[in-house]
Amino acid sequence: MAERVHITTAIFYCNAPPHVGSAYEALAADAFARSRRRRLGRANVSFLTGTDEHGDKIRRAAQAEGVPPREFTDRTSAVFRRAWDGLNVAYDYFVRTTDPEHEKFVQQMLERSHARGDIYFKDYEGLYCIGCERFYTEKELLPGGICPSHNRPVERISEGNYFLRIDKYRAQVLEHIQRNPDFIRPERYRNEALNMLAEPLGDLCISRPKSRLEWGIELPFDHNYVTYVWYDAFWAYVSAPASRDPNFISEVFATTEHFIGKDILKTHAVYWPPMLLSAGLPLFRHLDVHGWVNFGGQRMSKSSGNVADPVSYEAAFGPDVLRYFLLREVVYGLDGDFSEQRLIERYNADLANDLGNFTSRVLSMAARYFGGELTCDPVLEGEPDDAALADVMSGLEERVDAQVQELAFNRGLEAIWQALDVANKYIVQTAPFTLAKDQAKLPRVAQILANLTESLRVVAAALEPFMPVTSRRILDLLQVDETAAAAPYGRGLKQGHKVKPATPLFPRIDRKAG
RNA sequence: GGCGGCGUAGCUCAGUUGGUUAGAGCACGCGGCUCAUAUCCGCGGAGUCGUAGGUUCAAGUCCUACCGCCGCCA
Repeated sequence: MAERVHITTAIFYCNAPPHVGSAYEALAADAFARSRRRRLGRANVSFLTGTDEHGDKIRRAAQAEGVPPREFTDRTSAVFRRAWDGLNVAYDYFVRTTDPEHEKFVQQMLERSHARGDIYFKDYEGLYCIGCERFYTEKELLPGGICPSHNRPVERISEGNYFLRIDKYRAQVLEHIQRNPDFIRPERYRNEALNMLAEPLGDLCISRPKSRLEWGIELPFDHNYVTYVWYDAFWAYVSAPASRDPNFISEVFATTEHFIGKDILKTHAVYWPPMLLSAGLPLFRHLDVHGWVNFGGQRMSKSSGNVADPVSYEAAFGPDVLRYFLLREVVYGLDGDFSEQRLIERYNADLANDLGNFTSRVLSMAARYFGGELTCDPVLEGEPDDAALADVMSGLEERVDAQVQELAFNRGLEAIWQALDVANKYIVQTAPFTLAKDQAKLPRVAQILANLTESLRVVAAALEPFMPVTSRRILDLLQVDETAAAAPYGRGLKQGHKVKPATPLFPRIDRKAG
């Protein structure tokens, strides 16, 4: 059977619009998905994202605007969808937890766990934070009964609720993590997860009484309750593909790559695996945990008013620029920093000077000396300069792909830029513009330009997962279709091929950050 | 309080299992080229590798303590 992979971002809670941090996760997952599609074929990769739309916070946000929750999330979910479309996040599934097929699926999973005896009813009294939508123990609270993340008092609530047996599966999950060293990566987060699982866990409250909250999925075995939003949301990773492909759960789900932020490590490492096991599903393949994207050195937050809107950067600097910046600058797994100043520096140094200018000089010479036509095939051996160029261009995409699979997006891009460096040096070394002054040397000039054009093709192809629009633009200038774009170095462009004249891809930005 | 991470050139960071004069990019200075988006290529300066000890023939790289920043758990 063909190798398959299922890739997910977190399901975004849509009570506020996406910021650069949520965009980063979508972009990293998208680059990963695109890279996998190039290797495994489009049909063997599914990439899922979406919005989390139930729960108290959504209900309250809707109430504040005087609209029904569904109307509210119709609008806010669409904002996410448009943002991802604008950033060229090529998802296969955009799941909304209010989709009927999702709701039905969640109820099926509840039935499965219920039938297995993993769900029980218990009267419960506890300290509840509305902001967090969860109960706290005394020890977790700040003095005076203050919620540590919302900095406001919790409420004492007494009610009966349904619980899922989490601790029952703790040993099994622990063992799985120990036996699969890269199950949670990077490793630092694996260690944290092992820590969390080292001691007995409380079971997970998975219901809310309708008397308190109606905005959720009704429990199939008790009409007086809805499902707790966290339980509901996890299944968004599975519901849509499982509804459409009967073999998804048995054959595909185990290949899942979950891209998540470090803030939800605990829920994904501790609660999600028991939920799966209890419902009779296998575990996913990897939990791929990333850090924060700060803004000018500060944590992005609504209260400090420094929330960067990803779509505005797309509009201001052009397609792919935010993608390039985040994937090049942020080390996956560590916190990164976003600033317009840095963005412009990267833009000028890497995109305008290295990539854009290289494209421009190659196509200009091709047009000037040969009317845009290749008059010979590129060569792998040739002269020492040619061989050095071929050496770095051959297998470039494979080297990049290997980095992407390790989530080292920055290193993948570095590898492409190393190839660009060699290509720029090659022009200086061989000086085709000097040789062209001598009629007798035109055949050598033709050879050099064939090699350079071919190099540009390989670079454009390798760039696709990170910068799909730019990749397409370069390939259009080269008049290359998808099939030719995928060919190894030396086997793509042929004698007689014609390319278009140069057009600037990334005009320099001569201003300071505003 | 427990566990863990980080602290290397002005900035952002690489530095495998300890081993020749500690590296890259950006920024800066000088030189070269002119195909190209004042771009490209070459050269250059600068770091007591957080502090203090220790192990070793040899430590940024291992051990201990301390300082600073951060995370997770309680």
